[in-house]
This record gives sequence, structure tokens and C-alpha cells, in this order.
Amino acid sequence: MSSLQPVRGTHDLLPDDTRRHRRVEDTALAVARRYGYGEIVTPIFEFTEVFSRTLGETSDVVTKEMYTFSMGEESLTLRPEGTAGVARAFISGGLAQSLPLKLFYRGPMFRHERPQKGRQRQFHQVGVEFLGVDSPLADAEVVSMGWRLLAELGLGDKVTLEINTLGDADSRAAYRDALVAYLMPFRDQLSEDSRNRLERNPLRVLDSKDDGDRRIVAQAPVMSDCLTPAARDFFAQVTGGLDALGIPYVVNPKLVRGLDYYCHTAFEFTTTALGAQGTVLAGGRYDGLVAQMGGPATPGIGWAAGVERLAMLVGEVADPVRPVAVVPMGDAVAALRLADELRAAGIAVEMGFSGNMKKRMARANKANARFAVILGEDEAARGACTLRDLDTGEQSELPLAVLAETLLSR
RNA sequence: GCGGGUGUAGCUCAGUUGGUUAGAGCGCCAGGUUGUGGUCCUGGAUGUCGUCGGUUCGAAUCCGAUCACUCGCCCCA
Repeated sequence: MSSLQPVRGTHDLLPDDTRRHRRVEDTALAVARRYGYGEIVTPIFEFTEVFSRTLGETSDVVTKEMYTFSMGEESLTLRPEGTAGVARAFISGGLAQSLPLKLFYRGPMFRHERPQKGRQRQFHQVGVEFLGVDSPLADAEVVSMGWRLLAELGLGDKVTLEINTLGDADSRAAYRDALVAYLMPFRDQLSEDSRNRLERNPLRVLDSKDDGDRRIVAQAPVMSDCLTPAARDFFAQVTGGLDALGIPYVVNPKLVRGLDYYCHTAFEFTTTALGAQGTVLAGGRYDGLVAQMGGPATPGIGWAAGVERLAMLVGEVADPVRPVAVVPMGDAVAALRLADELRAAGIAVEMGFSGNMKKRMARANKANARFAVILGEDEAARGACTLRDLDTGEQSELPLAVLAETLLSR
């Protein structure tokens, strides 16, 4: 191994990649703005407790995937997800004054997982958090915002929405007991993974991929059997809202979220195009989170989407800017000055610093230039240049004085 | 963290049962006469065959380790 390799699970993003990433992030921000969200930027690292106390002491993210380091007496952690940091900012910034609050964020996250396609150790998310509203219609709106984002990225037909309810605290506790009671007699028949899950997080047994587990789980009680009337009504209003908005979904009673802070609505947009990493945008309600962190009891709902995963789905994104290529024949300084004037006028200009005319034209072509401005000595003597349309091959001589306005008008 | 696959020029890959100067396409560079690109033709450069170690007279080819990527599990966006 060479130390010149990037760290495992990290990647450089070259211009072709960043165009795709920007497309995803910019679309997400634009959509969020339309729903009334403002952007928040929180630090990339927090005190470790911000994550360990909120995500669940038994979650894999906390127990084995965090990049944690200490500085003096302090234990710090590179953020593995966005919600906990936003909740912390909400509390420490006294933002309870300005509820309801709609926040959008984007940026890198860090998880020490085994890398795979669509799964890196440093990856990027965009996400939204809607704080201070406990109406189920807020859930519908937040899900619909995710749907809108995917639709605007052209992924509407590549993605399916699964939704479930985890119920309120009472429902969840009752269901957990019922599930454990059902599973215990089958304990020895479960896979090793599921035996562990039974101890730590029984709900996770529901979405095991092991065939044996699946047969057992097929007959298990479902969440909806244990919902309190209030929780049942809440979920009905969420799905009712989605129906009213015409958003297609399937209720998946076995859908469970990994992080502890979720309650009520849980949802996932998935695709089959990415192999095992099919979840592309997911989230849910987290009414207890802020209080659990020591802030004022505040309901919340949100989602996060994986930028790399979405970027893989959107495919190539062409650079929308087609520059003008300035091709000097003699006086390079004059060309430099001309390029500068055009740029000052708002025109994208490409200019090489070496090569004969043929090479410069070839480069102009490769840069996807729309026009070439040929600055030859003959024309220069007349205060003019040759303007060549690289798409049609037509060219004509033009006074330099009107070049900028001519280019801007085309 | 567990199990499987892969690793040869910038990219996609070929390299026969281990044998002498390791190949193709694309890309790149230079030409096809002096100021014109995208097509075409000709020529050229490029690799410690992922890394380290072993077997062998001889290894890109076999073995081991290691690193990276990849598929599935786990987990999750």
C-alpha cells in the first residue's frame, strides 16, 4: 500500500463528479426553500455524547462506526448523521423561541463501515428537519418534499416509498413485548444475527434477510395490532395526507428504523438499481429526541438522503456553461486583455497559453466552446477579430468594440 | 466485523498448460507544409503486471500475506 492512496472509504470528487453532486444538493436546497426551509450549517464534529446519547447505545452506528477522538479531556466525534447535531444546535441556540422551525442541511458524514458501492466512510447527505409541529399532516408534507426532490432529479419512476408507523411510546413498548413473547419459543431456530437482535433491538428481527428468520417472522404479530387508538389515528392521517397528495406508497409493517429516536412515522424511498444499498432517502418522526437531549419537549420530523447514492442514479450531468475560446495568433498580451474584458462582461472565456492555431482550435472544441474568437494580426490592425461559430463553422470579421455585446446577444 | 470475487498503460480490457524486448481499443502527444476544431490517415510515448515475500533455472501467470475495489451479510443515506 502506498501512503499516497486516499484513506479507505474516502474518494476524491473530480469535476464530473462534483457536477452530479451539485445537481443533487442544489436541487434539494431549491426544493426545501420552496417548502419554507432555511439552511443550517452545524459543525462537522460534536461532543461524543451528542451522538451516543441520542442514536441509541445499542445501535451499530454508535457502538462501532463512529470516528471518535479525544483532545485533552474532551471526547469528540465526527458526525455520523445530521439530526443529532441539528437538535443540539436547536437547544444550545435557544431556537425554541422561533418554532415552528424548518431547517435544511447538507455536508459530509463519517461512519467506519466496510466500504461498498454506495457506502463510503466519508459520504454526503442532504436532509431536512421540521421542528415544533406534531400534526400528522406535517409528516405527509415532509414525505412529499422527499418525493418532490426525487421527482425533480428524474428518479420518480426508479424509486418506491415504503412507510410504517412505530407508534407512540406506549404502542412501541407493547409491541416490543408482544414480539419478544412470540419470538422467544423460536429462539434456537433464529439466525445468530437475529438472536443478538432479540437481545438488543428486537424490532430489527423483522427485517432480517435470512430465509429461516423470514418464515418465523411471517407469522409474528405486527405493529398495527398493538397501536393505541391515538397512534392508529395518527398514522391514518399521515397516509390520508399522502393519498390526498397523490403520492404512491406501500405500507410495510416490517419497516424499522435503526436509530432509537424515531417514533410514529418511519419511511424509506428505495431503489433496486444500487444493489444492497437501496435506501436513497429515509427518515421519520422523532418527538422525544429534543427532550431526551435536555431541551424543551419538541416534536420533530425529518429525513436525510445520500448524495452519492442519488448522484449515481442521476447519471451524467453536462456542464451548462459553454465558453468562448479566445485564440491569439500573435499578440498574447492583447488576447489576455480581451479575455479579461469579456469575462468582466460576464462571458465564460477559455484561453490556452501555448500551441499553434490548430491545437488551440482543437482545445476550443474539447472545451465545448460555442464560439472561437480569433485574434489575428491582420484583424488586429483593423481593430477587429474573427468570430467563428463552432457549431455551424460559419465565421465573419467583427469590430472588437462590439464583440462583447454580440456574444451576449447570442 | 463475517463470507465470496477482482487487481495488467490515464480508461476498458486481452495475455494460451509458468519461458526470452507485456499487447489491443479509447485517450494522450506529434505530423498530413506557413492563420482554423469536431471526420480520416500516419507515426510516437506510457506500465517497478496493486504491494511484500515464497516456490522455480525462469512468475503478470503457482502459493502466502497485505492493501484496495467489488458482491452478499451486517448496518444504513
